[in-house]
Amino acid sequence: MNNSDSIVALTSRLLRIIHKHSRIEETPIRTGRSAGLTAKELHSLSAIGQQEGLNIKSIGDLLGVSKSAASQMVGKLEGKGLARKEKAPANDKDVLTYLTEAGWEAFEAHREFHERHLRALVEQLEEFPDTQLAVAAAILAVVESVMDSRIRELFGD
Amino acid sequence: MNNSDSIVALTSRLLRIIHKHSRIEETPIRTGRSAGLTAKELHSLSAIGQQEGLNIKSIGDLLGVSKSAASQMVGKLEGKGLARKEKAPANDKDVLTYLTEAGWEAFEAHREFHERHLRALVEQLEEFPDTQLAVAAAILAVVESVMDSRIRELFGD
DNA sequence: ACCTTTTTGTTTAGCTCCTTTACCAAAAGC
DNA sequence: GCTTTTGGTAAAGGAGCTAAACAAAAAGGT
Repeated sequence: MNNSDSIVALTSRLLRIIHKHSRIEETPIRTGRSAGLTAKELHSLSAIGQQEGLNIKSIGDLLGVSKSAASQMVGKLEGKGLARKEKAPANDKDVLTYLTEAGWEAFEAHREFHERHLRALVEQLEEFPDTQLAVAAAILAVVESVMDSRIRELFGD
Repeated sequence: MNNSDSIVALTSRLLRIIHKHSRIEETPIRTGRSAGLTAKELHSLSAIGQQEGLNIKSIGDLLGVSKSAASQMVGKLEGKGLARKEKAPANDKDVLTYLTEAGWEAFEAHREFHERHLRALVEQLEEFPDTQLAVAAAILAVVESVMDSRIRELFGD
């Protein structure tokens, strides 16, 4: 009569996936032989590497933290020899962020870690026919839209 | 020829959902008129409420933190009048944790917040036929299994 | 029964990451 | 030209965690 069992199965599965992802992502044993980087450091490093030449403020926006937090974080990465700050050529105010050689090494190691993880997943997903994958994506799109409205509700419109 | 587009759509959708969930979950404006509780406090409170009478160590295990952190957290909740500690009747060592009346109020408010969130989602999902929901759940099951093996890889076997 | 080891809880010190506040300098807007 | 906005930094402090040190109770071996 109803599909509530399927819905419960789906949502609880999704919740477990979310929690397990946090657990994987937050584990400090992190990637790469290059150094003992915390998850946050690595995350910041990725933000810098993904789009070099952003100023401190933009890095903060990208990471969802204050400009102060971004400044501290970039300073820390600079202290570890992984990032580099440079005055913007166009003006005397902005400070642009880049990765050093060592920074790129860590970036690559991290990217590969994720890539490897993703590849295992992709291999499994290839077993499913395209139509089924599309259905799943459509359903997840609905999930995302519900979350979007919740976020809008929480952080002003 | 290949379904790699569908796979990319699916995985990136999933990643966005995970990140948005974190954002919702971690926002400190949290639920209930009862008090200004942080996400961690609420999370700990839920752990106590979900299975009253656990000792400090078990609460820590449930939350994935050290017994020290659990002790501090329960102490904090006790200080706010939300939790209560009691010596175990069976021995003189364990300290069992319970919620107070105020604690239950906060617990309920939080549960309702989640419930409301979930209800909005369920309403949307009811539009899909059962078979499609089952397909999505099966695909997510694969995702979870890949994560499980990653977790096993990270934290001993 | 006695001694050792394990288990449980607390406290303390210190770490990471964050925010808020204050402040300075550069840029942008009238 | 003066005011406001924007970008960066620094200081102070809070939340939450861990590790280490400690004490007391329980469990175990002999």
